[in-house]
Amino acid sequence: MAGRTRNSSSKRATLADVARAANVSAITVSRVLNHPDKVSDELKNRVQQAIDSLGYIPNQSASSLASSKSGVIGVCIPSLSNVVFNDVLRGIYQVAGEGNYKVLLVDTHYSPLEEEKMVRTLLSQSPEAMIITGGDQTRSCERMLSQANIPVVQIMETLEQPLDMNVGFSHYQAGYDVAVRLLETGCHTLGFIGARMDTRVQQRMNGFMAALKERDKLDSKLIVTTPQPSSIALGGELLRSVISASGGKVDGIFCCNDDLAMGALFESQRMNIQVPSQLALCGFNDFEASAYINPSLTSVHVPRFEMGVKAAQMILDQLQERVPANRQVDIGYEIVMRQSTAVV
Amino acid sequence: MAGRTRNSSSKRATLADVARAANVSAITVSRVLNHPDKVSDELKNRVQQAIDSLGYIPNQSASSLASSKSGVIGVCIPSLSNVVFNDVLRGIYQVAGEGNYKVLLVDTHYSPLEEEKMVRTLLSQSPEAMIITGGDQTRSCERMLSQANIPVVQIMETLEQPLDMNVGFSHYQAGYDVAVRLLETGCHTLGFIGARMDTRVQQRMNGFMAALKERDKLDSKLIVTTPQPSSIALGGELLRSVISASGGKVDGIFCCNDDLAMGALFESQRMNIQVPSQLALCGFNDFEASAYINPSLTSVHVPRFEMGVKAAQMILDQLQERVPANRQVDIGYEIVMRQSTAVV
DNA sequence: CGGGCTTATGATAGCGCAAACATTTGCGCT
DNA sequence: AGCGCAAATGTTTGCGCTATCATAAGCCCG
Repeated sequence: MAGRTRNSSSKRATLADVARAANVSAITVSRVLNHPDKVSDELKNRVQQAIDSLGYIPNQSASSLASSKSGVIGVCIPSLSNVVFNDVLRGIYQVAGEGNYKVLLVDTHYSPLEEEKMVRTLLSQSPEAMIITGGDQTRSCERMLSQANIPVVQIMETLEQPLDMNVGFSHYQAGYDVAVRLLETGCHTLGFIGARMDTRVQQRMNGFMAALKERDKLDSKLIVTTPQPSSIALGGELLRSVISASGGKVDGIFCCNDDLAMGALFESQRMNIQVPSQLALCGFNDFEASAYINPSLTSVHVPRFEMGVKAAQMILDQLQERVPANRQVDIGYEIVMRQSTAVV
Repeated sequence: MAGRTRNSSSKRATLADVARAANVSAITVSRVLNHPDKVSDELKNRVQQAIDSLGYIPNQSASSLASSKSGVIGVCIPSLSNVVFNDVLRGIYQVAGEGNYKVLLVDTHYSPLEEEKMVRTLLSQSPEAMIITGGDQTRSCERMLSQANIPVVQIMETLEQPLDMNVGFSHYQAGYDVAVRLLETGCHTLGFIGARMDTRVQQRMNGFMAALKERDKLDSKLIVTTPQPSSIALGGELLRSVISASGGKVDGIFCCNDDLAMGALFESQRMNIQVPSQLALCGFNDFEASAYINPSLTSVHVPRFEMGVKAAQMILDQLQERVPANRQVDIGYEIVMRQSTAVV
């Protein structure tokens, strides 16, 4: 292969080659592959033998062009490094695979402009459906998507006005609920640390702040954010910021995700701050490790895998003309109270 | 879109539509898109306007068919859930994106048979190159790959006989080195816990065992493995197995990855076993958390992102006829000694 | 000032496949 | 026997694009 001069003489076999070898017409070979029930067993065997002996592999480009069916589902996620999307992807891949769809995955790096570019790239592959993250598309991106005239599912958050279909949950409400729960456990001075600050993190923060404000407990000095990407290391840094901003008075922190929360937890240990007696910590996303570290981490559990599955299922339903029951699904979340927050 | 009856009247604009609107020939539009330097500025503008106003998006299937260039790189990884591949993928996506290649990603679930199926699927998309994990392909998969006559890079491990190109490192040697280092820190009774037991984990185990055997320190009762997928929870379970198999005598454990190692560490804490004074722990892969947990986790650091970058670069070199310097690259690894093992 | 350039544009053909329609075959039934 | 129909197979055409070759227009130079 590549290293040697490539063997360009023996080209890839085509339908016609197979047809010739099996002494049938090309369309019969096509039928053996795509509608095997419409071909007699005898021909099916002959054709299959020819396929095997020639090592024939269909040319999907030609097939797509002729049938206008690409078998591709385009997926846009904002980050390949964010583990959160792994589970969602697994769900999507599982259902897509079962339905014989391929997944074309792109990474938008949390940028609507890059997303627009990527959507254009995806659309040029004539996907039969698209899954995109969130509702923060550019105008021109929205236009492309609607002109494409294919099912589109926006995932990760519930949207007021979805482009088409939608699976997610309310990050605002989740943030709100976390504030309430932390107050219930006896916290008086609550802070928030957030990184990246994409729209969903902002909504969690907004919900959290709203709950505090309603109760006259909001001190915006204790809301510390940075556009940097999340990391455990950053969690430690932000913890220090909040503590110093509060003059050491903060006794509960909502971390916008479990990475930050773990970083904050580890840093607390180094600073000899007792969790939860001196400081309560709550994360978001509920990674596996959160349940096992000591103290275990209170977090907001989100059914990510199920979200991916659901999104893909809605698409398959749509593509197979089974109209899905719902065009918008709230997949929910659950605050899992663990040792990093006090028992009520 | 999907929900309403789809607007099938206004079909997607084609090259010909754009050509008509701009009053030029189709091929000129094609040139504006693919060889803009061969078109005068005036026509370029006219065509670009037509493209914009029609919202034209090229049909990649037609383009692939006509030019036999798909712009696709196929990538096979064994698991979407294993975080290890995230970093590799990031590297691949970064370089592929810069070279204007799309990535078609499939998950083989650690099964050579499924891999064969997936490779067939990928090849039907006429990828211009492939990146696959490891060297454990079926015969027929190897045949397909070599007939495809495209650059292929096998990643994650160094291979004796790569199909084409190869980027990785020796898992055997890494396992061997871990054993040596653990012995150097004063361990006497070493165990191994492993999950999934794919070929690379096996090689790490084999290297580890070989080093022990050479020194007459191998007790195979202390080698505990399971085909189940890795998890933190499983790490705890396997730790208990090794401890009981050793009658409590084991004083150092090599965990096949950091998930298991963390599980073992957390479980040790619960069992009131002091790490590292009573039990040394070493993981593999060096996740971010490993450096931050208390005690921090000794692990084997692998440049995964760089591996992905390198693999993609070798492919681009190949595709652009720049012959790459090396057809096989050992990307190396580094044992990072932390608090979960004793200081020498 | 005309032969031989390069540069800009166009006409034609065909990539490999499947949709649509056409043909053939076989069979049941009257 | 012959009609009607379904099942099995074939022929033709075109999907949207680019490679290839053809043409037209400018331009250099002796």
